[in-house]
Amino acid sequence: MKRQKASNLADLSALAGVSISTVSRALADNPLVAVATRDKIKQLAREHDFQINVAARNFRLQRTGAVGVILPLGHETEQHLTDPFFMSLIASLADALADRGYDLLLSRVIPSNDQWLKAFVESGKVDGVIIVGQSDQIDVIETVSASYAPLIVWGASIPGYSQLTVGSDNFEGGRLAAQHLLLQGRKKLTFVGNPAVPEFAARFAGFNAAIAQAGVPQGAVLPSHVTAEAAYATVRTYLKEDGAPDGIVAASDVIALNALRAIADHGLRVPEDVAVVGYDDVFIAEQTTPPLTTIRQNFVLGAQMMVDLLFRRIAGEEAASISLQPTLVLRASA
Amino acid sequence: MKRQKASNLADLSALAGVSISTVSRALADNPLVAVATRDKIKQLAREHDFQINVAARNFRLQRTGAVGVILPLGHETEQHLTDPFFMSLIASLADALADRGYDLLLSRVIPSNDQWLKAFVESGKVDGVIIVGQSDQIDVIETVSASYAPLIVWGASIPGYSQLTVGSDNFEGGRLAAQHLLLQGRKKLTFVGNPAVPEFAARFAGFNAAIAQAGVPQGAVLPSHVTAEAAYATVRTYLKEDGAPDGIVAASDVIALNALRAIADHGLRVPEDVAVVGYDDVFIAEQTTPPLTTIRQNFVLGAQMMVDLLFRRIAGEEAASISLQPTLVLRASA
DNA sequence: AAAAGTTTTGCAAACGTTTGCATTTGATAT
DNA sequence: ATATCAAATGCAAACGTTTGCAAAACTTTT
Repeated sequence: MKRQKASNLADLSALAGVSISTVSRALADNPLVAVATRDKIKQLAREHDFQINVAARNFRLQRTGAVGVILPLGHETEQHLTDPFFMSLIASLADALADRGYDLLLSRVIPSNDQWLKAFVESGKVDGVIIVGQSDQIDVIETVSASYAPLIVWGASIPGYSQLTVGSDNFEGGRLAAQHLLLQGRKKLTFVGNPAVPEFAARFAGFNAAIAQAGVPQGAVLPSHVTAEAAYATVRTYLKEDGAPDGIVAASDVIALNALRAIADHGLRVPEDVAVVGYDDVFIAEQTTPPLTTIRQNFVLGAQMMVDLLFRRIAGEEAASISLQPTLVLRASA
Repeated sequence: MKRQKASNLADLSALAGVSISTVSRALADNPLVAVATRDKIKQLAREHDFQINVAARNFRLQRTGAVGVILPLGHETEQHLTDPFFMSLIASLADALADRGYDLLLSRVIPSNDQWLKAFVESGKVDGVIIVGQSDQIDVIETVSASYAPLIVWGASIPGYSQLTVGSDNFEGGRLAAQHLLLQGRKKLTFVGNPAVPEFAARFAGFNAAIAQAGVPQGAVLPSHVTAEAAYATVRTYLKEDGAPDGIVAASDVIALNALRAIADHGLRVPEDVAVVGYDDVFIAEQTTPPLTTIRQNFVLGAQMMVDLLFRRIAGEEAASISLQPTLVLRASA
């Protein structure tokens, strides 16, 4: 009876015999209310297990307490979802946001027109937006970001665009991968991945730069789609028709995984005949046969950086894009 | 000038020369307002690209427009996040919720005390909760679900518990996997997976049932942890010390993947020497070497069922737990 | 004992909607 | 012209908070 639940400040104020304002201030530990009163009210709140109405509070404060995380699925409708890298990034984002008392509002978008982002931003559902992967929506993002500050993008920082990005240095990553193979004396390299995707384009550029510097013949490119089946088939056909290279740089671990399988099915050995370097270092990379040498992206750090930047923007401060250094993880495949 | 943004109903009502109520009703297509007025207001809203304040609306309607999706990380702090199965389930949930105009609020919880779910539910941030995987929190969930209807759990329906669950029939899945191996004439089977996890316990039970029915010697169990490294090491040691079985049923594809690697490193062939059946049919299952024969869980359907059930509960209707039939997907590993 | 100052509390407005009810407007019947 | 009825619109309250400002309750100083 005495312990029935208090569901709002009014209930609690009646119980305590004080005004609603006092209760509100007491719970916020406002020194304006006497310590004795404060303690009494807090005690009462505990006894009647009072939980403040977050929606009402956020409404009054004109904020939402949530950050939208959007996965635009432009190029590859299927890819992003299942890619462990994105999952890990999202998990880390959830943690980083939770640390600041914010919630993560997950939204998948299959862009049908160029209004989707504008509509989302203006709906007032979130205090800020994090976009994971530019996909083919870089111009839409650019337009909105011109007038909406709290918007951070995971992806490539592209000259001429002012959107605030966090991403690993894809050029450097591609360079590292190719360099590693070249230092082993490999001479005929192939890049597998679709350069229409901005991130992949930069990786391919780095790959080319390393080759140019080493003075070996120019590398080939297999513009494979990201989906599993496509990558396998592309590599398989390539090996059959064009002969095997002695080194492959894959634009992602998922592609690399399929390259491994295609090479094995073609009757060649990894790394003896063909060395393979992946990209991302997703959790399955160390569980492939053989375990994958790959370029690691630090998603925990990346997520923290994005959230940092976002809150700086929400606070109205300036902030600049961040590029993280990728590292080479040595395993058995190269 | 004429095109400046209208940010609330008041702005719009001033522009239209009508009251706020009329604007509200017009935008909701309420037949109470004259068609001409309705059209005029809607036109105006478009011109000044008006976006209704969702937070205010939800507040007034005493709802939040969001459903919380919680991943409790009890047994295996690392596992859930990166498991492609969960990712796929979450993606499907996001879609199913979006279809109903709801948002998905993602929350990872590492249970520190038994109040976490109660606090979340009472915070008023969501209209309903979907819990993905019972982990070791089944009792906490049971307690809360007794007094909070809109709560659905992905996981095992366990006798004696009344929480509303959607899950695949894990017993049947385990039985199917073992049966498949037995029908090939395999006689010495091993189950790899920790039976302390409720889902895995049911799979193990099904595994045992198939063996009992076939009348072959009882199978062994390797209570491996779900993490990749642990599974590899466990299987590797087992092969060395106890000799190889001719068939392995893994509690998940991730475990199976590592079993494949351990068997290969031990110098045996899959499926000739040891056949391996996985569980889940995550997207990498068809990309392993050899591709994995596995028990498929239909997560798209599962997600839809969960959302259906949830909204039925939100509407105050009755609903019963659902068990989905798993199917055997034949590939090369068994 | 009154004045002045300080600490503590309460009143009421505001955030942007939706909606029950009252009111106005216009049409039709007397 | 007046009464009746239907259709269209507006008024005002409510959702549960936070907070500027006014008021009340004490304390200290004169």
